Amino acid sequence: MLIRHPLIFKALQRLAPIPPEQWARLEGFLRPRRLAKGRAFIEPGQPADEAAIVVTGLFRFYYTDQDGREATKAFRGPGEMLAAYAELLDKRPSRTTIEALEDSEILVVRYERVTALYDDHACWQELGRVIAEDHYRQRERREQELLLNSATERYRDFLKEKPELAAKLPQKLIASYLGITPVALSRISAPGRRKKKAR
Amino acid sequence: MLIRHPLIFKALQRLAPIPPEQWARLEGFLRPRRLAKGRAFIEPGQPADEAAIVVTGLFRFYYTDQDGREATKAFRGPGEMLAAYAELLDKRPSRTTIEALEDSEILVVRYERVTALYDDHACWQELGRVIAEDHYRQRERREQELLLNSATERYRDFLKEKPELAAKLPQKLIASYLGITPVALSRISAPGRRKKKAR
DNA sequence: TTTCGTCGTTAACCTATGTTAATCCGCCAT
DNA sequence: ATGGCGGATTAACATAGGTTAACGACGAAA
Repeated sequence: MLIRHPLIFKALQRLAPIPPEQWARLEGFLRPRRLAKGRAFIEPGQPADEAAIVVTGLFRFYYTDQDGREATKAFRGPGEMLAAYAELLDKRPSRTTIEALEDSEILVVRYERVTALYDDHACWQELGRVIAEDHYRQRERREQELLLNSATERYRDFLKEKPELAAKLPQKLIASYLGITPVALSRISAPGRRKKKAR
Repeated sequence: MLIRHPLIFKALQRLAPIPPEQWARLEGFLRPRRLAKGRAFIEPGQPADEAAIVVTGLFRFYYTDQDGREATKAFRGPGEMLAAYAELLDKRPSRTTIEALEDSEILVVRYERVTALYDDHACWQELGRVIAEDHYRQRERREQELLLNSATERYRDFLKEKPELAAKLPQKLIASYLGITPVALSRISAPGRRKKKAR
């Protein structure tokens, strides 16, 4: 049994036990793709029919509303999954942009290939379930942060939980992730001299 | 094959095809419970080891932070599921309160009963996956609302999407769901002479 | 009935964050 | 180097929403 992508195999293996012969089936569907910095894996309007695993690189997920305002949903790196997930499940066009922040390598699979596996072996149902549960936890956590914490608290938590990301991302992207403007983030993070508005 | 809860069976059936003989196994685990208005299905600190389906009634899910502030996560009614979902998955104590807003009837199952079914028949894996995906969609949608929309817009959307709920819930609970104070909601909703329009 | 508590509204004031704009700085391409 | 550009900072001002408090409407308990 040749396993061409042992790191990916191990990453999924931690989520659900995939028998090697089943893994071979998925692996046969994976297609490598390179995305230069600035290019998108998917953009609004495009059919959300692919998913991918990051091998190297870094990606940003974001919504854009009708007024052109952006809100960053997540950052994802090696071993993590790329997909406009809700739209993929709903078989609708993407409303999300997934953009490479660095030159990146990913392994792409058509989602229908994955759903086809569901009927073949329960391990795929399980993997699908665990992935969905994992996505759920991330969203719930973030919802709680947004509902209960101030921007200052959210920034502090971000620094604590993703120090590597915080170090290499430009402030404007961090601000977008926190749901505030770069100006507001600068007030929070900069050594800025708080002063009274004398009047 | 006796199906004691045809409505519940149908509700789940829409999510994933459960063979009747499999359904009988889950049904054997369901225990009816009544909760008077004001009582909680689960509260912070309690082990999150049960899930339930609402037969009649209405429930509110909310977080409470260390400062005692509440944030309402969701409302759920007949045919919908009750569980401190993330904590259930993580086998951790609840951080969520699920409170009956009316006298309610539910069918309770220990979560370990459900996970035990996962190994018996792939339909349960599928049901688990579809439920997780469903929960995911709800959270993602809400995250997007919170990141991109003002309180006024969120209120307008809530009225449009859940008019029945909006009609019977006290304003303070709607405010908590929107992530604002009752005072702020009153400014938005009251006949008070505000001539602002949503963005 | 009276009393009490909760809820919704309104007002006054406060604070966090948005908006716009100016400045500065580092970097890249000519 | 020179010029230009985008990102970060800072300032000045605008606005949404929070906080506190007063008040009236209502319903439950006495």
